Amino acid sequence: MSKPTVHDIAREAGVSLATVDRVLNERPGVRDRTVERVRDAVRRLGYVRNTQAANLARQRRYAFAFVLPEGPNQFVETMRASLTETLEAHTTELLSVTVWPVPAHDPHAVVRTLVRLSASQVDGAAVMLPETPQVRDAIVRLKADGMAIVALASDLPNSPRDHFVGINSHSAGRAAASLMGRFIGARKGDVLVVTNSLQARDSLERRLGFDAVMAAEFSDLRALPSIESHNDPDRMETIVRAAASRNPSLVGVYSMGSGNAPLLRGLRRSGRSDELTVIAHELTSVTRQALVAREVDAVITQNVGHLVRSALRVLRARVDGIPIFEAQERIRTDIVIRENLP
Amino acid sequence: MSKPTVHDIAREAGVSLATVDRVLNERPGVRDRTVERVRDAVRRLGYVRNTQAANLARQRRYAFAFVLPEGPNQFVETMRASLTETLEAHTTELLSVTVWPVPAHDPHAVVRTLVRLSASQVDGAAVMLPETPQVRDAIVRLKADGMAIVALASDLPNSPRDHFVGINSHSAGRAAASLMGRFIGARKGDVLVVTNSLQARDSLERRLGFDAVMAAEFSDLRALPSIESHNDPDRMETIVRAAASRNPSLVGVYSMGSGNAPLLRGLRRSGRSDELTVIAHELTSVTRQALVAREVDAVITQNVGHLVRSALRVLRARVDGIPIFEAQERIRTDIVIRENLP
DNA sequence: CGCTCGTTGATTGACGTACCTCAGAAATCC
DNA sequence: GGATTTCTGAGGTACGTCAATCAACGAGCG
Repeated sequence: MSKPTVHDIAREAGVSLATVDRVLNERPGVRDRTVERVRDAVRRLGYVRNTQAANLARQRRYAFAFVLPEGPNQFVETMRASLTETLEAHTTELLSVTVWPVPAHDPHAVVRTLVRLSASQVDGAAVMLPETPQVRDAIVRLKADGMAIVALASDLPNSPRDHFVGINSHSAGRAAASLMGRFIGARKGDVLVVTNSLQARDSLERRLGFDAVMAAEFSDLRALPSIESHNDPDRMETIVRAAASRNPSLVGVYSMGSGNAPLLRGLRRSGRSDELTVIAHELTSVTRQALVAREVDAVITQNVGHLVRSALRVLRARVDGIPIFEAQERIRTDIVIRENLP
Repeated sequence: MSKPTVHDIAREAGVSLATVDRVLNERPGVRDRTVERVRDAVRRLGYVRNTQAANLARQRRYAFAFVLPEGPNQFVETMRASLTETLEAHTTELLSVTVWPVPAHDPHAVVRTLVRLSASQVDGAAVMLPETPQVRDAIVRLKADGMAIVALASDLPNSPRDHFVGINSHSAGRAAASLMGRFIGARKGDVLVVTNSLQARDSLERRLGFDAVMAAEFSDLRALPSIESHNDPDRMETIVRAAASRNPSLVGVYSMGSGNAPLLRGLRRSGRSDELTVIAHELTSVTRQALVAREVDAVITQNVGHLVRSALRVLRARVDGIPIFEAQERIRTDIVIRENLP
């Protein structure tokens, strides 16, 4: 009734423990025929390696790196906090994580960091970076070194990452559009769309999803061309304030990226905050307060704790060479309004 | 730099391994003063027991029971499926779970099941039941037997359960009301509120949350008195159809419980499906299809996979006597619309 | 004094796996 | 056929913990 062990495999295959061990751990020195015999026995008995015992025996410690954009960014801050909290709660699991801040907008600095990373003794990394050709090449090298790589929050679809942990930006944009349209209701008017930069692939994809739904379902609304603040808070505030003041037919604001604090300041200063439907991304202390204060109507987000835990689980699974449980690692696109604030 | 082990504790406390073991596992035969010495050493070194090694040594297998309402119920079906899937993915963890279906509406049958449960060799149970005095007493007995108990989806606030795994019904109701009000927009009218039974505490709490927000924020809408179908599909269909046909000022329908399939049939037959804003609870195959078909505008739900995994984690933590990681076990109130369907 | 009891130490054998060594068998080459 | 290489087996140690046994010590008791 109990689970088969390596001993059972050895007996079933008619070989010794040492041979079973060599086959299971893909060590050399076993004839092909014998390898097959052992593999057969494994299949017949339905043997699954006891990862706990294996890790105990091999004294495995997982060393992971989180490569995150540096600089003031509410979302990244939230993620760092969540990471710290998660690690504190799981001190028992032999897991050491270092955070590597990088100036994400500087491709050379990013690559330098990734090169340092490959030199360090790290088993895997979760990276949150825009995908440039340089980054892609660096990831290729890291993978070649045998490192496990997951893309965090922002995908690297053309790099050989093992997994993407995050939500689909396109459907996030669609959800934002749907709520925007429904919240605005029967009124006609313009919707201001703001972001830091359309270079970021997630902003771009959100915009595409947003436009698709707006065009298909809310023909009374006109989504204005994206305005980019280029990570400049003052610029963000000014742009938003001016747009809100000058355009009387403005009925909604869609904030696709970070910089929600200056955006909200701009809206407040314009004096039109109350009459506008505002939808933003990522639940941070800023957007949370704005929801409570009714300055933001809905936030499209992903649970940061889930993101961090999922990244860690996936990295561990890769290192252990075991499959991941898809259903658990699928990150949902969360809609947060005042009433379901976690 | 590596983690301290029992050996380190023994050395630090100046006692033998055997004594450390006795203290850690709270076995008798150690003087209070010595116990303190060992505890001190544990604190000083920051020792945490290696659960993996412990489980390996003690050959612990977790036997858990899920007590779920029997009978056709989309939500319970979804949960069973998710449970099966989770167990298959985690065959490696020595975990055996049995499902105990009960006729939830029959207090005596429920108690009989719980009594059988206490006789069986089960370490813990996740129960999804309405809280009656009999259930409360049965839970008291199970706890007294040393069983770990979590309330699943529907809380048992007056029973000594170890934990509640699920969302806050009150805020779920609030979220439903907020979306209802905003989706309906400027129009005035009535909102039909339907459930199986207001006896179920979650339906009741949802209603309270719903009414609170409706009254405070959407004074143009009138939430009608709850209509109960008492688990009768035909009744549900008839009620809804009649209400939709006869009340021309109806603008929305709020479904607080299960029975969404007959509800939707009733709406379809009334011919007014398109013009009504419909909000329901729990994402199942029925509500999912209805979202896609635009028959339902939003679903307030909890991720069933998360529910199941959380219940299992909490039960395991209770049995192991280790604290749970609150942040991970907090179940979010999910808002699902067509665009963010998982 | 001998006895029991409470407390502690010392030691051992699991649990399931990894990893190492050494010896010997089998296959391959010349 | 012998030498060499390639496989394979047997066995041990370790990982950190649990659980059990046996021995030993001292205090307290009658």
